[in-house]
Amino acid sequence: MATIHDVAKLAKVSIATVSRVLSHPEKVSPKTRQLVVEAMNQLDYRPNSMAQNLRRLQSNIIIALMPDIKNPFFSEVFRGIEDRAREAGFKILVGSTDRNKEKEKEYINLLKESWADGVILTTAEIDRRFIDELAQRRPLVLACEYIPGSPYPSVSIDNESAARKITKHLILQGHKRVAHIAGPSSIILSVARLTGYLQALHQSGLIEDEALIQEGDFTLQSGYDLANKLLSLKNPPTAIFAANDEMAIGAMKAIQDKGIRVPEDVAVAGFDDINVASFVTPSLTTIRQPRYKIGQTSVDLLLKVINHEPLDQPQIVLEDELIVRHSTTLNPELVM
Amino acid sequence: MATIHDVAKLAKVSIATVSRVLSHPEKVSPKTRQLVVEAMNQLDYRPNSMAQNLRRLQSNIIIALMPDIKNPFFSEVFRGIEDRAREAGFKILVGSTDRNKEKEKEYINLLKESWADGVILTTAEIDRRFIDELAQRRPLVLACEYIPGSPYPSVSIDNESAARKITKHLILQGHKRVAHIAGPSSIILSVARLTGYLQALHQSGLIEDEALIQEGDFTLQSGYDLANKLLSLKNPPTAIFAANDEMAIGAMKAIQDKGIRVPEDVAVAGFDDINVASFVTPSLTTIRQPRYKIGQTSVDLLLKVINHEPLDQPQIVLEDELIVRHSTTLNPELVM
DNA sequence: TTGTACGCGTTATCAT
DNA sequence: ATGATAACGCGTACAA
Repeated sequence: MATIHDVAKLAKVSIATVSRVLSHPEKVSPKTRQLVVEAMNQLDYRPNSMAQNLRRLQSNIIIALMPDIKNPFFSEVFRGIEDRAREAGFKILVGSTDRNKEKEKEYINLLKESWADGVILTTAEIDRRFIDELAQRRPLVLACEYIPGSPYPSVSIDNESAARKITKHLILQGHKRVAHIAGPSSIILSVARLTGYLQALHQSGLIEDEALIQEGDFTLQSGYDLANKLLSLKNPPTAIFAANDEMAIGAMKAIQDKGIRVPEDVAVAGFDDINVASFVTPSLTTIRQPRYKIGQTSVDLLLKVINHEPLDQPQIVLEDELIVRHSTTLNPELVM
Repeated sequence: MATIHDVAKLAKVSIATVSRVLSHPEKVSPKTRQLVVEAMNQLDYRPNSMAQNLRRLQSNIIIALMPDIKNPFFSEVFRGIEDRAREAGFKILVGSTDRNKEKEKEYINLLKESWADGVILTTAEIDRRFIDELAQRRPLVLACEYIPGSPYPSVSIDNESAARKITKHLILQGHKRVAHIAGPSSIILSVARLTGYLQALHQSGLIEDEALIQEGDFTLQSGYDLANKLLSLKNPPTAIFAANDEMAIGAMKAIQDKGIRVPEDVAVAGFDDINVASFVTPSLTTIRQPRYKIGQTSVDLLLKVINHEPLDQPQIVLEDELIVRHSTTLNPELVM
């Protein structure tokens, strides 16, 4: 691998000149510049980034932490992060934390080792110590989640109002007993969606029923299991709103396995609009989040913080959209 | 951020001793070691990894290249890669190439900049120039794909025999007209699966029908579109084998949208056994690949190459499994 | 415009 | 057992 010295020797100039050709070409006379460029090409020279990093004391790496990249929701957010970061000359290191304290600690250590220039966190727990510890060391941006009263920049939708919106859609279809399969209560956005659900009930004059609220873990299996639990209630729900699409798909499966029809007997709604949502049968009513854009925007925000640019709007809220499909209605006029 | 000098000063030793405490503790007397450790703790010192990298001329980074991490198949392979790499003290840089020449080139450049110690490639095109260019610079391992006659270490299943197996399963259910929705013909494993499909037909005395073979791109939508095309044939198939689960799910959707029943009228089989495969209705018959293990194993292999250890078996073939579910049969005895 | 020389924070060699 | 010092490859202040 050719170094800057090899290029300098071949072009018969000093290493300083070679370096300048790359960083400040205008400070080098066209003639020598030409010479140097030729030498670079001849040797296929690339500056060693490890040396650049050390010298500049920055790595051009962003760490993207998420609970699990296998989750299709996160993986699309991640693509937004990845693509925008690459455009800006940054590399992305992914970390799946599995919401595991040990692993989280490893990533904090990475920051202590000056490993990255910033962090994007795509989920947040009620327990904010982890976030605080990260933010204390490097610029941090929250994607997907907004923590009320928190100082950290964030990009998200309004989970509460979106949940309210989709719950009201179910109520408008005539449902009086609407169940909710929530996400883990330790996660902030789970709480926001649950809150939105409850608000919709109250605003519609319905009373909540403890038995109709179950806490899942965002997996297909938990949706399946909890729907079964709901269906075996003596007074089962006629509609189920799951806090994400995977739990909703699991719930639909449980319902159909029992020979019950969706949406005629039980309506099902999800959240996120993952790709497969429109390809299950019946297709799934859900809230569409601009996942890719959330990822992109969080990188934009983070880069501003890294470059000490002022943020005119630290907490960005993007638009969501209610997507009505066949899992909640047979009325073709409602379905997009 | 404290440096080695700060620690040395506080512990009243030289930086060499501090460094030794970390790398070769046995060469330092217990007494001074104790002193140094205390100073480290007091300053919360971590060696700067950029400096370590430069000095050691290695980055402890592995690049994992895949067409698109959004694909649930790759994302689980990726988790295997990520977890095993972390155990070994390596970090993972993900690159989604989208099979785009421009992006591929960027990653080659990363290697030229000494950015990574090795590369794991999770898909391979018939055009081997990209692979060759990568392998020329850094140790490379292929995950998911085996290139016949290639010198590169790889971890995969036997795609050909697996495709043969699942096609035969369909034929055993009495189907005479079995269609295949293939993956892009430029991808090696698509060809392998197509070959297996054809072999099964021939071995069963069935003749192939050009019209029953359609080329998709592994997306839900392409499965949907191509199934529609197959169904509108004057002599439509009674079974469809798609080269991955997503196309199979898209195909099922197309069939069901037409009011046709799966599996009674048309049977559908996929490939990969992604999570959602058992949660669609009817549940999807497919080939289970040990995705997570493929990822792990590819890291093991790569680390051996990086450390110049001999490989007793450069091309590793893992076991796959036929998972029969309700999309191909109503016989409860067959379904696991 | 170009070159010299120092420093970024480590690790490792060679003395002591 | 410990310390001084030379790299690792690059960027830049300063000198020429």
